[in-house]
Formats: sequence, C-alpha cells, structure tokens
Amino acid sequence: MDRILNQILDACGLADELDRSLRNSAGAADLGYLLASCEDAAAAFQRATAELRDLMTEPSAAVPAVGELALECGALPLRTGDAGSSSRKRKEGTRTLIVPATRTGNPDNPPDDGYTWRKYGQKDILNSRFPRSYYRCTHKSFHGCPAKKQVQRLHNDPSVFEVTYRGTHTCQSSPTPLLMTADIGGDGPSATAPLLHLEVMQPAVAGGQVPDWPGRTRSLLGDGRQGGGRDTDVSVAELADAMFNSGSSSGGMDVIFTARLN
DNA sequence: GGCATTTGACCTAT
DNA sequence: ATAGGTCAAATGCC
Repeated sequence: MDRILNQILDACGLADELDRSLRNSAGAADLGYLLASCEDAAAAFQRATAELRDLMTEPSAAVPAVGELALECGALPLRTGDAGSSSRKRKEGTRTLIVPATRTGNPDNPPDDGYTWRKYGQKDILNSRFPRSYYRCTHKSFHGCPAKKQVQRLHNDPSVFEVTYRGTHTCQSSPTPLLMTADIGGDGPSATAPLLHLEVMQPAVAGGQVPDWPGRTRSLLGDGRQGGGRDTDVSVAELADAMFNSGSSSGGMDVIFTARLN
C-alpha cells in the first residue's frame, strides 16, 4: 500500500509541476511540453490505478470507506483516512476538497463555493494550529436544506483550506447555471478554483445511493461568479474518466481527477 | 429589527 | 475520558 501511495504522490507531483509551469507560462505554454507533461502525469496515475486495482482484487484488500481517502495534490503530503490526527472515522457521505485560499479579497475567508452558508460553530482541533469552522446552508430553516460544510486550514499550509461537505442541497440555490456558463476568455482565473482535486470513493453503499453532489462538478470551475480562466473542465474530466474509469473499475472505486488550466 | 457571527456549554461517538 | 459536532444566548453589523 505504501508503494501505491508513493506512486500516487509521484503522480500528484507531476501534476503539480505541470500546474506551476502553466501558471508561469501565462498561457503561452509549449504544446509539445504540455503533451509530454500530461502524458507523464497520466502514465503515473495509470500505474497507480493498475496497482490499486490489483490490490483490490485481493480478497484481503482493505478498501477505504466513502470519504475516507483524501488525497492532497498541490498541497502534499498525502493524508489518508482521518482528519488531522483524529482517530475518528469520517461519516459516510462526506466529501473533502483541498482548496487554496482566495487570492483576491481576504485570504482568511473560506473559499466561496457558490452556496450561501451560515456559520454555526467553530472548534479548536487537536494537533492543528487552526480552528475548524462549521457551516450549514442558509436555507436550512426555509427549505430544510441539510447541507453542511466544515472548513479548516491545513496545519502545514495555511494558504490551503480543507473543505468537507456533508449532505446535499435541497434548496433552490443550485450552482448548476454557473456550471453551464463556463467563462471562456475572461479576465483571469477564478480565485477559488481547486488547483487539483481528487476524490476517491466507493460506489453507492447498499440501501443508499451516494447522492449526486453539485460541488463535485462545481469544483471544476471554482467560483463561477468571478469568471475568467480558460477552464478545460470537459476535456480534462473526460481525460480523467478515460484514465480512471475506463472499463470495469474492478471493485467499483471511482476516482475523479480534475485539473485547471489558467 | 433582522440576520450573521462568536463563543461557551452541552451532547455524542469512540 | 476525550475530542468532535451542535446548540443557543450574546453580540455586532447593516
């Protein structure tokens, strides 16, 4: 398992390197270099995927539960299974994003994900320099929307937030329209788009589908209201699909890999 | 006045 | 017993 995690880390490193070079190139990246970098990263992820599949075909293989494997790319190192040093397992149906702090406005503010949230608590977390903030959907009282999220700065990288979503929005403030209006040729990248987003999850558990989650796809675009950036959501998502979900996933674990090109 | 945030207390899972 | 999660009163802002 350690070897596989190292492979994933290596792949994340390649993706991170690509991300940095894209930002430095200010849109004038060499196509050949881009192709080579994408291929390298894809190959690295494919190797890790193959190893994971092999591992999962073993009867004794331990498969992480929903939301229990969170990979940080662009904010290494990788962390699995728990939040910080907590021994408590995460509840099922949670999803965690690693999101950079806003580059515009107050960097202390949590990233805007398009929904309106009301803070209902804050808690100091063991072995973490920063408290964890608890939010629920503003429309909870109106629509009974059960969506919640937790926001916490990473202990080793204060410029990055770990955002954990719970529940799904039943209110009307769906971000879907924003998703449908990807801004091509805007005035700059979104300030809150995840640099890199990996989700690893099990398929629907018996007796309950893992609910569709707007934030999953929304994270591809970041905060659409701020516009801008040459998002390559569809193509990259398709690439990720080809990389990870081609054919049987032998065990049903889905991996969603997204990236941004600014 | 209405709404959001803060914060200490309380509840619950491990 | 301890830490994470939630509640609710107090407070602040518009």
